[in-house]
Amino acid sequence: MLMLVPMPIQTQTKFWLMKSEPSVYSIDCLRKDQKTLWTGVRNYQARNFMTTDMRPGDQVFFYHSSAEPPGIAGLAKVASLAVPDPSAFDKKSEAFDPKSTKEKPIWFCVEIQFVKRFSRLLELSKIKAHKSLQELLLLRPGQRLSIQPVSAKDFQTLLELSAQVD
DNA sequence: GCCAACGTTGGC
DNA sequence: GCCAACGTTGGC
Repeated sequence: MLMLVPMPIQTQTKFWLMKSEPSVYSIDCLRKDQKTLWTGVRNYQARNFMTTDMRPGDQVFFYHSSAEPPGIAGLAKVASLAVPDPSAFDKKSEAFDPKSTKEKPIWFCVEIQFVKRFSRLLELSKIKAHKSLQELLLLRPGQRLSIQPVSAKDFQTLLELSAQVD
């Protein structure tokens, strides 16, 4: 029997984890700004997630890396499609890249909108201790990607964990 | 500060 | 296209 299944048209919200060092830009900075361009990503895989996979409305865990302790600090959402990263054009920026021009940009960024700050950090140690999260990219040894996809199931599990500490 | 695990660079 | 050297990330 031939089944005619309509092609899904980008209706599915996706889930992500985005790392930031709180000493540079924390969840509190995002709460104050409400929206920010996620500039400075200089890794092709992370860039490709932003340019090809992220859509407005996608949900984002805001992760504090190189922090004491590290962990998920809150929730954000994707607010725009990827646009050329202005910091790549800025000679005074640490993220300046002369190879990226306004005519032919190499680096892109999406806009991120604040959703909520967890009243308590969901610590990495808590995440590690959870048996059903062992597939999470964040827990893979040597996984340094600053933008990571999260499965719907893991997203739900992490939300529940955060509610427990909240 | 250490260091494992990566990604990038550049000589060949 | 290989691969050694180097730089970066990020938990510990």
